[in-house]
Amino acid sequence: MKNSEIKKLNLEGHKSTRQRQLILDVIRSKRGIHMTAEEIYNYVKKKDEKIGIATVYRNIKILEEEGILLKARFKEGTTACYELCEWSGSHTHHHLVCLRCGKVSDMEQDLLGTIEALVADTKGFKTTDHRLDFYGICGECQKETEPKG
Amino acid sequence: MKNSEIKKLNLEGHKSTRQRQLILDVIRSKRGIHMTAEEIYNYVKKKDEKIGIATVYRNIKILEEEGILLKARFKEGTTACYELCEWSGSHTHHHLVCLRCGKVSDMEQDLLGTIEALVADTKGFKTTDHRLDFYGICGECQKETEPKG
DNA sequence: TTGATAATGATAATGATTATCAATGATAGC
DNA sequence: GCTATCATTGATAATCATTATCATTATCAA
Repeated sequence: MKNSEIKKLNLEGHKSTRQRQLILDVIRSKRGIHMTAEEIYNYVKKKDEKIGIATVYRNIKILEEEGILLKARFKEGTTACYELCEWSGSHTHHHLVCLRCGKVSDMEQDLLGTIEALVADTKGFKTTDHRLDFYGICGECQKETEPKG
Repeated sequence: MKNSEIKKLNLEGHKSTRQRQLILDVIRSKRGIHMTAEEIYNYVKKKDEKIGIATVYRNIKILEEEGILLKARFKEGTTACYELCEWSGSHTHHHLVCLRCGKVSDMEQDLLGTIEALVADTKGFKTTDHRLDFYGICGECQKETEPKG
């Protein structure tokens, strides 16, 4: 991670504002953690009491469009989560959603190459993108032998 | 399909109402088609001008809980879609979402057995459920050589 | 420094879904 | 068949995450 290189925000066609920088700082400092817009808002607020939630939403959207943030919604009816897009350029990674503790981790590899070929063969469907989430119990939670204390 | 058997709605702990029956009739008559709550509402309205959309939402929820309907949302920011759950008991089928015509078809087989094993091995994550959607161009749309007319 | 214009913060609007509540309908027991 | 009970309905208000609006402020190239 060339820290000097990513330290400064410089998006094509977007001005560099204090608020935008703060939002990106929070997201970077929470590497590997999936946050809702409101959670990001609360973290940023610690650095800038005056920031508005609309600004957070606006910047999240821009960062998403720029491929810096990845959006995901893990359960129906819940709020969208965001994470730093570590594998920039490739959207092909998967989520492991723990149903006990709620933690969401990532499976970096793309596992669907052969399956997409099968879909093409049997259905004539030409896949250009996909979404794959796994729901289950994460390693940590499995260690707790008593499911509910 | 034992039509006589499924013709009559008889849900455990739920009364059989005209509205509920009409909603289920619509869903059954649109086998293989994914509909939003509002689309279902509009179809049912043709048979019962007085029905309210809240009734549709309420019954969709019940049918979903009973495993008769399957809910899916295919793109961020879009409305939830419902389909008749043909493979009752097994939630393990996948969606093929055409990015050109918007049609959503199903891939009946569960393709993830070995992948889940890999997830368990590399991440120690015990999968109990999953969700897999493919986005791309369906067979019909591929036949149209000119992408945009 | 200045002018053009993008970004901000406050807040209203949106839109899908849920909750509320009085009126109605279904059904078991008589 | 009648009635009492209680789920269901329809109308509509409420909710809640997200967007749009708009006057004000900040950024940045010239």
